[in-house]
Amino acid sequence: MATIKDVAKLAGVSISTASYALNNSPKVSGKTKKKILEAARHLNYQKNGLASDLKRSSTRTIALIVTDLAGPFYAELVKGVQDVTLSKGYDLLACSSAGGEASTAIKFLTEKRVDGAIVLAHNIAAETIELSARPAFPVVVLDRKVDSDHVVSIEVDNEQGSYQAAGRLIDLGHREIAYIGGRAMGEVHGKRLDGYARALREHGLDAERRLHQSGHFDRDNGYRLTKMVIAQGHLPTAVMYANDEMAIGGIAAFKEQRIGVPEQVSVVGFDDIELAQYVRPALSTVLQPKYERGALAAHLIFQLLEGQEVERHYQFPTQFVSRDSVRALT
Amino acid sequence: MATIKDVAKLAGVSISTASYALNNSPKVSGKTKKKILEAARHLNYQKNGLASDLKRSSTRTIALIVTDLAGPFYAELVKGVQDVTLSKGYDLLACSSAGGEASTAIKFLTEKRVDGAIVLAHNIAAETIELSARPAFPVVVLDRKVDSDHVVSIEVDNEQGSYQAAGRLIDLGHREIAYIGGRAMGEVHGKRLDGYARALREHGLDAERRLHQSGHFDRDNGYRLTKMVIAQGHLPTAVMYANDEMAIGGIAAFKEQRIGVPEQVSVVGFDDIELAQYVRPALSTVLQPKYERGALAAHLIFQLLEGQEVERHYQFPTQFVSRDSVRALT
DNA sequence: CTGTTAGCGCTTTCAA
DNA sequence: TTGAAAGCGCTAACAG
Repeated sequence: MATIKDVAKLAGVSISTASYALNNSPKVSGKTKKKILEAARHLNYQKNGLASDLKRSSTRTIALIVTDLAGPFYAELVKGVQDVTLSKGYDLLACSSAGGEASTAIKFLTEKRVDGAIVLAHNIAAETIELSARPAFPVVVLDRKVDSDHVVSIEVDNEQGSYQAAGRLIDLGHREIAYIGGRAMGEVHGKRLDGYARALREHGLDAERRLHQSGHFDRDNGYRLTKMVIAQGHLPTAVMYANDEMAIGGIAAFKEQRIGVPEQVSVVGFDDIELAQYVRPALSTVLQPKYERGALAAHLIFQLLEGQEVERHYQFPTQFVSRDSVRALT
Repeated sequence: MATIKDVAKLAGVSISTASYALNNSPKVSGKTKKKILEAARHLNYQKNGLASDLKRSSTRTIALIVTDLAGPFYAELVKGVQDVTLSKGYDLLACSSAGGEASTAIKFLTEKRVDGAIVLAHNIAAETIELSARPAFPVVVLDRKVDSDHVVSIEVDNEQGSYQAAGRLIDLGHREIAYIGGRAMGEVHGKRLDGYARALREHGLDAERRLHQSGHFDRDNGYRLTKMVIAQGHLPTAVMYANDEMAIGGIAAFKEQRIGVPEQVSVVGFDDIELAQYVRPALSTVLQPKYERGALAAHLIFQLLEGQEVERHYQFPTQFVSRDSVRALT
C-alpha cells in the first residue's frame, strides 16, 4: 500500500511538501500540488489516519457508547448528539459495551482513540469511567451518576416521573397498583421504583406486596412476569412497568389471556419509546426529553474540550403522557 | 498524560520491557511485571491505541457504515454483524454516512482506521468504495452492487419480492393497484418497481398510470403522497408502497380521511420492519432476511481477510408476509 | 516555496 | 530475562 513517501518519490518532491500538498496547504505552489495529487491518484494513495492522528494527537472524533448497537436505543437522542457533533466538525462513532469490561467500548474509552465519549450504558464500571476521564478526554454519562472531576452526568428525574404516574393512577381511582420491573436495577430503575412507592405510601396504599421484580428489563420478561401476576389470581386494577418494553410485553400477556386493557387493567410504561404510540391500546407512559439530552451531552463535551467550567450534574424533568392504556375507575 | 516511557522510567526498566509486561508477555519475570504494572497504575497510564495499531498495522476493528446512526436501521441485521464480529475477537464500530463524501464514513473507509467495512448506505459513491477496497481492506456492501475485485455485494431479490406481492394482490381480486414510492431511487427501489410493473403487465393491467413517485422514502412522504392520491378522487383498491415506512405514513393518511384499511383499500409495504406488526391494521409486507444477511456480511469480511476466495455476489430470497392490511375482493 | 529532521507512542527484532 | 534501537506513516517546526 502506497504511503506518503511513495507519493513524494513519484512526484519528485520531499515528504513534507507532499504532506503539505495533500493537506491542501497554501504553502505549496499550484504546479507542485498538481503534480503531487496526480502521483497520489496514480498510486491510489490512501492516507493513514492513525499515523496522522497520532502525530497531531487529536482525533476530532467523539464516541457514543451504547449497551447494544442492535438497539433499542433512542434515535432521537442519537440525533441530538449527532447534530451537535457534526456542526462542530467532529466525527461521531458508535460502539457497544456488550461484553462489559472486555468490549469495544473499553477500547475507545481507555485507549485515546477518540477525543471524548458519551456513555449511554450501565454495564461499564464507574471506576473505568473515572479513570479515563481527563481534561483532554471529557466524558458525559447519561442516566447515571459518576462522580469525578471530568465527567458530567445528565439524568432524568425518574423518581418524580414515576411518582407522578402513580399519582395519576390514584387520582383516577386506582387503589391496587402493581409494579413490574427487572432485577439488579441500576440507579435509574431504583428511582422509578422509589417514586412509585412514595406515591402509594403517601396515599396509605400498600406497595410492598405488589412488587414483581426479576430478570431483564425487556419485552420478554415483561410478558413472563405479567403471566405470573395473572396466574396468581387476584388482578390489580393497574400495573406500572419499569419501562415501555416491559409494558409492551405485559400488554401482550394480557391480550393472550383475554384480559382487557384498559377495561380490566390499566397499564403504564416509562420512556415513551416510539412503539408506545403504535401498540394497541396506545401506551400511557412517562416521557423523557431525548433530543435535548443528546444535544446537551455533545455540547458539554465540547465545552469541556475547550476548557470551560460546566455544571457537573444535570437533571431533566419528565412528563406523563396519557394514552389509551389507562382508564378511570368510576 | 503518561506514556509507556514514563512507566518504564518509574519502574526502572527499559521501554521494551515495559511494553512486554503491559502486553502480558511471558518473557518478563513475575517480579518485574508486578513492578511495571504498579508503576502503570500509579501513573494512571493509558495506552495509546493509535500508536499501537500504527505499529502493528492492524486494528482488529470492522466498521459498519449506515446512512444515519439515528436510524431507522435493522437491529436484526446489526445483531448478525455484531455476533460474528465479536466471535472473531474483532471490534465493531458504527458510523454514519450522513453528509456523503464529507462524512465520518469516508474517514473510516479511506484512512485505514479499520480492517474492513460493511456498507449499508447508498449515499457513498461506488467509486469511493472501489478505490478503498483492497485485499487487506475488504468491504461488503448490502442492498447494492459494486463491481470490484475486493468488494462483495449482498442483495435481496427485490424484483421477485415485489412481483410476488403484486401477484398476491391480483390473486385476491385486485385490479387497480397503485404504487407509491420516492424519487431518485437506487437499484433497490428500481427493482421493487420493476417487480410490481412486471406482475401487472403479465396480467394485462395498467401500471404506468398508477405510479406516484417523488420525495423521500420516509413516513412523512408516504403520508403526503397518499393524501395526494386520495385527493385525486378515484381510489385504487390496493396500494403497494416502496417500503414499510412509507406504508405506515400511508395508513395514517387513510385513517385521517376515514378510509378503511383494508375495507376500502388494501396496503402492502416492503421490508418487514419491527413496527409493521404493531401498526393497526398490522401491515402486510415483504420480508427480507436480516440477521442472516448481517452475519453473512461479517463472515465474508473475515474470509476475505484470510485471503480466501469467495463469491462476489449473493442474493437472498424474499417472502410475502400476510397480515391485516390486505383483504380479498369478492 | 521546498527540504531536512525530529518526533507522536508504541512494538519487536536482535544482542547482550 | 532485559535493553537498545529501528521504524510504523505522518506532521510541523525550522532552515534554506
